[in-house]
Amino acid sequence: MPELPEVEVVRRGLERWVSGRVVAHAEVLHPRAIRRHVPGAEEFVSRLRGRTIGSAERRGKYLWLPLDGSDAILAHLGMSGQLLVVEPGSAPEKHLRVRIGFADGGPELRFVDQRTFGHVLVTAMAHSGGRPVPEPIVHIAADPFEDHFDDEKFAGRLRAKQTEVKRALLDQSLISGVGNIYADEALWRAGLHGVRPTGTLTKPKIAELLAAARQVMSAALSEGGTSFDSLYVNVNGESGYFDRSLAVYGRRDEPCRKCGAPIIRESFMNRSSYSCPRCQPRPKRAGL
DNA sequence: CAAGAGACCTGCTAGC
DNA sequence: TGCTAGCAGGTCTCTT
Repeated sequence: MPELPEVEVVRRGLERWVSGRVVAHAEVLHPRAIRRHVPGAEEFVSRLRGRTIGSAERRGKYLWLPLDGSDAILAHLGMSGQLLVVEPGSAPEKHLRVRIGFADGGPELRFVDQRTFGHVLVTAMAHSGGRPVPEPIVHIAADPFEDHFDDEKFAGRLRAKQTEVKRALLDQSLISGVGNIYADEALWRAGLHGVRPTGTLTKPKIAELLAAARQVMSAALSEGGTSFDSLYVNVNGESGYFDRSLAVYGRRDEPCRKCGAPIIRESFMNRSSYSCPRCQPRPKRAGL
């Protein structure tokens, strides 16, 4: 489940069902799932055996489970990854990639991923953005719900970029956690078209955009996240309901919730962008 | 160095 | 019915 609210739903599930437990065994069923674990599958498995799982953490769309000692299990769900907590004997999911069993004999943790863009690995910890994070994600910026997220610095870096505002929102080294859905929703709330050059945004407008992103992601989290289908679920396999509250994403030809104009879909960065042609007019030219 | 295009996957759906 | 093109919520890597 890709964007910040959906990943946070999973983090909370891991915190509740996995933290504090001792790993008894692990199994890698698809090598691609651990492709970023350089030492390979055998090392991955042996490194987990006997370890105690700590409190689940998240930055943006990355999740990690600290291990006793100083390393952690790091996971990214990619486009279709799921972390599920299921009874050890239950039938393997079609796209089951990694399985972790516990010494208490209770429910096991399964990484299921249809499209295999997600991955898990065991890694050392480092430091970035005001707190300890797994070494492979030191380049990922703080997400807007972290205490260390600096609104002023974000505004400055955003305006300095030679790019368009939606691209910048999706740039995980600038602000993490925002993906295609919530970028579109935040832009709609702020009345901005995604191709607006970042250099033309005023500080108050950037503050408004940031507030919009926080609001829409908070609202989504309180509904359990956004799910259009069974691919995006919590650790117990349940979907969220925020899709009902989306203002633009996936609503082509439906009326804008502010002005009633039909929502349009445009191609941008090889993906879909949805916007209201009246509330979010396309800039006439760079500099406007 | 920064910005943008392409690559990496499977499965579903719409349209012919 | 069956085929194909297009699309899906992400990030990394390579080129310019």
